[in-house]
Amino acid sequence: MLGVREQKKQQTRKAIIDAAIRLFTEKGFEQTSMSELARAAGVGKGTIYGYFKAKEEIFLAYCEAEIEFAFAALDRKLDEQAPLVDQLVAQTIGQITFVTSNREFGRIFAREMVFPGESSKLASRELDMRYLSKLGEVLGRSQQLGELPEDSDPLLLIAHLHAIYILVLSTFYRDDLTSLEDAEVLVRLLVLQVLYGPTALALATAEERQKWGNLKQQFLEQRELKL
Amino acid sequence: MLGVREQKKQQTRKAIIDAAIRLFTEKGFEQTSMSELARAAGVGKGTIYGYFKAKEEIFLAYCEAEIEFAFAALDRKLDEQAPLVDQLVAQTIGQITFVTSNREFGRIFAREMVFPGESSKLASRELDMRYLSKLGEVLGRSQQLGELPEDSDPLLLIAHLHAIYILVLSTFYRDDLTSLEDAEVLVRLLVLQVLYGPTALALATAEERQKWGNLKQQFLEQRELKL
DNA sequence: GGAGAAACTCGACCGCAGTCGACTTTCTCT
DNA sequence: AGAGAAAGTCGACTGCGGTCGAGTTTCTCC
Repeated sequence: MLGVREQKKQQTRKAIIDAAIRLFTEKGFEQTSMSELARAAGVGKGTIYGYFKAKEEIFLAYCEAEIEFAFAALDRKLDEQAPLVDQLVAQTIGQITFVTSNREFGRIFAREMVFPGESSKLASRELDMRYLSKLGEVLGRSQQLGELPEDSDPLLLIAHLHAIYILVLSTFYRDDLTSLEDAEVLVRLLVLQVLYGPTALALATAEERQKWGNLKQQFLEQRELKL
Repeated sequence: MLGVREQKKQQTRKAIIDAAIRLFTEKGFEQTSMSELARAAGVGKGTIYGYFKAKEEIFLAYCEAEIEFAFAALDRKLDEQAPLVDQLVAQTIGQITFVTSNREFGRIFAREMVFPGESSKLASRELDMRYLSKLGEVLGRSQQLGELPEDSDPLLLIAHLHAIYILVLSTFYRDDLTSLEDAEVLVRLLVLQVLYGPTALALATAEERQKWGNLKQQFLEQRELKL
């Protein structure tokens, strides 16, 4: 049986998160002040800091709910019978779609997840466990089906995939990529190479190679760069 | 001949950056307030915002000087005769060394470069041009020497390398990696795979594979994860 | 039951980044 | 040269995230 104290604490915590979900969704993260949040949650401003170390930490708690939902939706769409590459691309693009669906949220989220501050380190680690284990599952299934080379290292593979995910996310915030369609082409080519080696470009369709050619040119022109 | 106006502007700009270099180096970024900076530069606080959109932008200007220096030092150390993999690893690790040499600076820098805000987008693009063209050079030389497969795409390769760089940087800020030595092992394995396919692990030394095994175990234990 | 300790709550308060409009300097054009 | 426009300067001011210590509630133990 929970004491009065513990009960109230959970209640308060929930009130804060609920208020955060409402306000962040309504007005955005930056536009919601801690005083407002406190008022909406029916507590004093200082109280919030007994539950969260910083505003960013509330944001990550807020994200947990959203991510739970998004991942569940993604799971439903993911076809376990599809070729490995397709599954990995779908998962990656799905996440990118979700994260970038709100530009401001996505940037804060990405920053906290990829380069967390001392205060959000733990929360960020918790959050990406879900992601890691998801990739692990997909790869595990695939390994059993013999789709993966025997001698490849699953964790290194996950590292590559994670690296690709972060990179493509970054290209969005740097305006190097602007459409999800373009992102998918890039992700697919990179994943293909990671799975099957640098010559795996040949496995891509002509259309994909064509699109990549355009992307490439656009990128180089924008930077007045040559290779 | 420059007018009085333009002359003063450049003077003021220099004064601000000089003050920033001094103060940021002395006391750190967060610990330096804009008022202090203004006082040190001998201008009003508002004036600074006529030259820089935000504090972060001053930071990136500050970084430009530091990076110039660091890259030059790296260039001198880089052995153009060494095998491609070694050069790429050296370049990547060199950058990581530099960026993480001050934890706080590195985090802010990484955040602004990888997921720039609207105000620092341009500055960040400018900064990584140097990096991109550096990689381009190394790859170009190597391609001429025939070290690279004919049919691989240089820009895709750069994307992979950049992805690896960001990933490993991220692992530092997430406490998954703590020493540069570990980082080097990870970078080397990932680069090997990117250049020569997933089976390229065989090209690593026994010692490297051993170290990777330890890293792997440590990582999985920390997260109570299995693959 | 009650007293003292421990945990929790609160909003006034702090220093901050960034804004604004009154003021000064420089440019431009006759 | 000088007047009016344009550009640049300034620090008081705003609202922010986060702290703090006084006050309140809950727990603990006799």
